[in-house]
Amino acid sequence: MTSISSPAEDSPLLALQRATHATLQALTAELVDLDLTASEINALANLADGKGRTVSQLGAAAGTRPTTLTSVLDRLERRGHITRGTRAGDRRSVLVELTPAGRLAADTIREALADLERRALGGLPPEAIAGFHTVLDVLAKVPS
Amino acid sequence: MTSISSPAEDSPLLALQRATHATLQALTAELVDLDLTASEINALANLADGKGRTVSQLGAAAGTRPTTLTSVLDRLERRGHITRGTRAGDRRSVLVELTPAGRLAADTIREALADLERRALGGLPPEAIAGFHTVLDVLAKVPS
DNA sequence: GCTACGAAATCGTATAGTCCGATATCGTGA
DNA sequence: TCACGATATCGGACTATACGATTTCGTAGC
Repeated sequence: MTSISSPAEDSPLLALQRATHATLQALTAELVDLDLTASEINALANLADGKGRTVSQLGAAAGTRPTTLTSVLDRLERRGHITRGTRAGDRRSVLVELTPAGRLAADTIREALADLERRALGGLPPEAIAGFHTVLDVLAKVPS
Repeated sequence: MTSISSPAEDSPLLALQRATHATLQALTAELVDLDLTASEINALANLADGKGRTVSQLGAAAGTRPTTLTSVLDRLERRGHITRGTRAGDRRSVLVELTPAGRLAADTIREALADLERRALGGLPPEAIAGFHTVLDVLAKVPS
């Protein structure tokens, strides 16, 4: 089985991108009431545990550079979802935290996420899910 | 145990986005000589089997709308990587095909993809990979 | 204490990605 | 022939992304 040139679509990494796109669209569609972009949703989801994070930490979690986050955080701040404070002990760092309104939105997002996960992955065998996690963890660490 | 608010990062879908981002960056970094963006790489990779595709088909494979692809294909055409022809039997459709130069680039991309996959996934148990595939296929089909 | 160096975030700027609505072209069935 | 749906592009608007430069700050050396 020479694999290449068959259905053209055997590459796991291409499948990865398709899956990401599909789930992202489903999520934003479901959360259309919040009027947030995918990046904003991602940022809020990563803050949903209530712990503050610096811009760099958020960038690492979301996979974007701090430069990119600046404008995203600008909008989230303007709309009252987050605050930017100074971190005790290092006044260079900016501590991004949820406002009460932001926490509400973040909770909605986490719920929609959990919901989508249940619907999509609910019927799958646990071994598959476990393998999925294993591979994702490895992929997230590929050196660039 | 209300689960919510724990390490913030248990969500498979957030992990999915991180993995996508990391692999995408690794890939574009490795292919920097080709001077292509992520979208262009994606389009070429999906054409690498040599079969022509319509814009709609490409969009479905790459997870983008036809509108989005227009400008991507514009650049690829201007740079001699693809041609846009009419499809026999339906002159509304545009048949996107690789030029010889585009085929070369596409082959390079497929190689880099396979390489990255080997390096990242080589040491993992086959069951994990299988589970990964299973879950990806399901996720790619979530209704939006 | 002062100074030099490195780190964190932002700003300015440029380019690409993305999509919505509108339009042009074409196939198809009545 | 004509109305309707499908296919792709265009126009315009906004977001995403990043590189380089800048500002502000912490820290190690002296």
